Amino acid sequence: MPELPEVETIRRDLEEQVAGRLVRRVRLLAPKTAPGGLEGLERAMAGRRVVGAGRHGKNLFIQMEGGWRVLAQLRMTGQFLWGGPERLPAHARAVFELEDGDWLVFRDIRRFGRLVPLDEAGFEAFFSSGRVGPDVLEVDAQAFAHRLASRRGRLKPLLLDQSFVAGLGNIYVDETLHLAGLHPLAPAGGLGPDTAARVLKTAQDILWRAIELRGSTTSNYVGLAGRPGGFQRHHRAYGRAGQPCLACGQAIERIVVGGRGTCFCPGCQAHPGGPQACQESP
DNA sequence: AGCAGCCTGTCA
DNA sequence: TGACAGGCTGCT
Repeated sequence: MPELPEVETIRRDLEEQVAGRLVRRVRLLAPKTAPGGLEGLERAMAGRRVVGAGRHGKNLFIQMEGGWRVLAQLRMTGQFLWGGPERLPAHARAVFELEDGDWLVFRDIRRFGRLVPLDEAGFEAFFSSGRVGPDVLEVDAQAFAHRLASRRGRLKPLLLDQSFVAGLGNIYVDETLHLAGLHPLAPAGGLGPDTAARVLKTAQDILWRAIELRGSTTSNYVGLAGRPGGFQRHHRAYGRAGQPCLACGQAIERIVVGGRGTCFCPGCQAHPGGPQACQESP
C-alpha cells in the first residue's frame, strides 16, 4: 500500500502521538504478521517506552527503550490506527496497549504486512543484508546516476527495486516517469548521467510535494487518525488510463511492466525506440 | 531478470 | 467469474 510519502506521514503521526509513551501490553491477533511471534514483540516492546519513529524507504521503525526497534513493513494494506477498547477495527492484526488506556492498532486487510522486532545487531544486519538500498530522498545524485547507467534492465523495474533505491513504489514511479518524460520500458543503462540525475531530482520533488499533502489515498491508506492523504488529486499518470494527458491531451495508456500495472502518456513519454531515447544513447 | 505466491476485497 | 490492487520474498 503505502510508498515513501505515506510511510513518512505515518512516521510523523507516530512521533507526535506515541513517542514518550509506555507500551503496557502487546496482543498479536495474526501470528504470521510477526515472524518473531508474540514473544518477540513483547521482548522488544512490553514494559518499554516508545522513543520515536524512524523510516528508511518504505520501512518504518518504531524505536523503543533499550535499543530495540520494531520494523513495520506495511506492504499493500498495512495501517497504524489510533484505537480504544470500545471498538477494535476489522482486520486488526496486532494491538499495542499504552499506559493511559489508548490503543495503537496495526490493521492489515491482506496480511502481507510484517512487524519484526530488531535489536541493535538485527537493525544493522537489516541494512547490511543488501536487500535495501539508499533512501531515495538521501541518495547522492552522482552515485545514483552512475549506478543507474551501469544497469542493463528497463527503467521502471529498476526504480521499483528496493535494493537499488529504497522508497519508490508503483504510484510515484509512474508519476516520476511521466514528469520526466521517460518511457517505463526505456533501457536504464541508455539514459546517460544527466538524464539519470534528472530522474532522481524529479522523483524527489514529487515525493516532497506528496509528503506535504500527507501522501496519496487511492483506496485504503490513511494516517494514524484515519485521515486520508491529498496527493492523489495531483496524479498525472497513475490511475488515469484512458483519460487525457494533462500536458498534451493524448489518452494515458495502461501496460504491464514487470507484473505491475503501468500508466504513461505515449506522447510525452517517448517509446524506448523513439528519438528521445536515442539522444543520449551511446 | 522474471514470475508465482502470499491474502482479502472490490469492481466490471 | 475474472481481473486487479499502493509490496516483498523466494524460486527458476
